[in-house]
Amino acid sequence: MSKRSAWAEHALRVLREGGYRAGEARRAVVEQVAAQGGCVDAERIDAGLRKRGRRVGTASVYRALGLLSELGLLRRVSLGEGPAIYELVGPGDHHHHHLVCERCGSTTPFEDERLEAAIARLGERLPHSVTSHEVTLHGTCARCERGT
Amino acid sequence: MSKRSAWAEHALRVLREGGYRAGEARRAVVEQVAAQGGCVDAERIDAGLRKRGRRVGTASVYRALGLLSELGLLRRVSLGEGPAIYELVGPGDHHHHHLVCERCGSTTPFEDERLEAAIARLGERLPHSVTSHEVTLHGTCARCERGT
DNA sequence: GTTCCTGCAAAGGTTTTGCACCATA
DNA sequence: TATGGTGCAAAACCTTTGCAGGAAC
Repeated sequence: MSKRSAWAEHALRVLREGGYRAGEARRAVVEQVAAQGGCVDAERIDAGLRKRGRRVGTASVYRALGLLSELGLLRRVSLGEGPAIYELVGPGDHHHHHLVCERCGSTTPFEDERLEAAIARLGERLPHSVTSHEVTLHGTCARCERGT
Repeated sequence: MSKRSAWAEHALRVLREGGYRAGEARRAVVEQVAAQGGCVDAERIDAGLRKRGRRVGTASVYRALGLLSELGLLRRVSLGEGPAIYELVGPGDHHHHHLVCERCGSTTPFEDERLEAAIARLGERLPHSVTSHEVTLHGTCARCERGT
């Protein structure tokens, strides 16, 4: 079973266990999100569904993404301006952050122990209670760096 | 001279040196941004100007903030959803990041050497060329933690 | 059969743009 | 006076909401 369809099954299970029905639109969005993988946004999901001939109302796409996010199946990431971007969260996924390519807009996940350690220590020293953090690196991705 | 009016003078100087005119609206926005300090957004600037009786078109506020940002006098920060937020950048300001309080929405700047070192090392190891980074900590600020 | 989900259309908030007029340098 | 700034209104963009009808359990 691919990692992506595994996410879809996981998501549908969590929905069912949460007492949510798997209606036409919701199911279609889950499958499309799984098919696209990585970082998705409402417009791309909508377009992807239309390309496949599945007519789903735009509002339903937003509602589904919002619900999946509430249930922890997606995580909203702040990578800059523009539409809201969500990332798939699977059962065994690692904590990580993102590199954003300024040229092509692609996002690449990475993880770094030293970075996490620095943030953890920092959190202890601050007068705030820190519950989560987000790190975004901006630059040029390897692919854009090579080609034009 | 206060730090804030120093920023306003600095900004007006950079504008002049860049060949930009100091029209009514532009000057008013610079002064209002300086008066509010910290993190500002278009709507607050607009409201602040209206409260002072300075009638400035909304479009001019957006245009001024955009220009100040281009000139490096403001920095756009990604602290979540909602309107675009800009932070004043003065001539002697240190590189720093932000804590965002989930309860009151306030933002607190902080700097940490170890964090910067970890990011610098990380950047060298990655196949990307990293030109900038952003770290946001989410939690509850000291003030909200104490009171209700 | 009841409840929830869905699609449509309308409205919401934020930001940009076109254009005629006016102020700055 | 030439250039660029400004305000207004309209549009663009992303997202949410109200509501009537239909599907899931």
